Amino acid sequence: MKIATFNINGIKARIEALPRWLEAAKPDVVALQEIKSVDDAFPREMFEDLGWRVETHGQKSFNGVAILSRLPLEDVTRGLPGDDSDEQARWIEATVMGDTRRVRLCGLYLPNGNPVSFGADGRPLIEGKYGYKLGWMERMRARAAELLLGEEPVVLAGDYNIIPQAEDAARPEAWGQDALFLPESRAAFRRILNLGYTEAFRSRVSGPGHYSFWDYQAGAWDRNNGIRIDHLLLSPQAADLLRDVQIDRAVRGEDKPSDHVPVWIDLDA
DNA sequence: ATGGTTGCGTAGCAA
Repeated sequence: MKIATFNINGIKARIEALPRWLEAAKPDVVALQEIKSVDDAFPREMFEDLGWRVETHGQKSFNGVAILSRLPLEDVTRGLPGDDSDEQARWIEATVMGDTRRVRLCGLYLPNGNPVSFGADGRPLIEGKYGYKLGWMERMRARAAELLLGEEPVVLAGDYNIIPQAEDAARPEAWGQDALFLPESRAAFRRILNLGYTEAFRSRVSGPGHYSFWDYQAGAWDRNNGIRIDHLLLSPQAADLLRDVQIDRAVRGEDKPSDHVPVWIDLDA
């Protein structure tokens, strides 16, 4: 079962590039982020005609997540539990019916968290957009812990807006004050990992130079000034099934690309 | 330090 995550930065803008990648990469399931569309405006029929099951959780102009699948989906839920007042569309879950195993897939678009304000002591103030990010991550931790109780394969796939380690940025010194790399952000990410999840990419690949996002600005792609912020976290039962993990780096160099590229795993399921 | 780009939607915010 090939499962991918891909922040497409707008479904309308990626109406050619996304089907092109789907045809070339042939994933079984894809978690999409930043569809930037309400459900009714998502080109559902176009993807259904190409053989995809389509589940969206959209929002006007911003955010929005979706799951495309060749395999049957069951028990689809939308929204991250823990705050009924949260109106941002950043979380969707579905059970993917593989040939041999069922996999619970969570597609997520974790808040960016910038800009960050700092106190006189130089520490970040936990308020505003940064407070929302850390609060959202605590809610995600609670849901991730709950999912482990089922002792089944679980995959948490998406744009985490977290640079886990310095080696995950071409220029880590440029990110010291940024919500994607602040110690508090990385600690919140580690708290999820420390529940017992495995970060798929780092379980197989070590060392610097592996990125999933290059800014549109200042020639970041041409300079390979990237960061690795798109991740797949695996429950122990999913980690046991891991066959392969890859970043589809070349997609960033194609026509009208997203600023992110797909990251995928292959599970024996 | 500044400016650099793209998307959505048609101004200005988000990233």
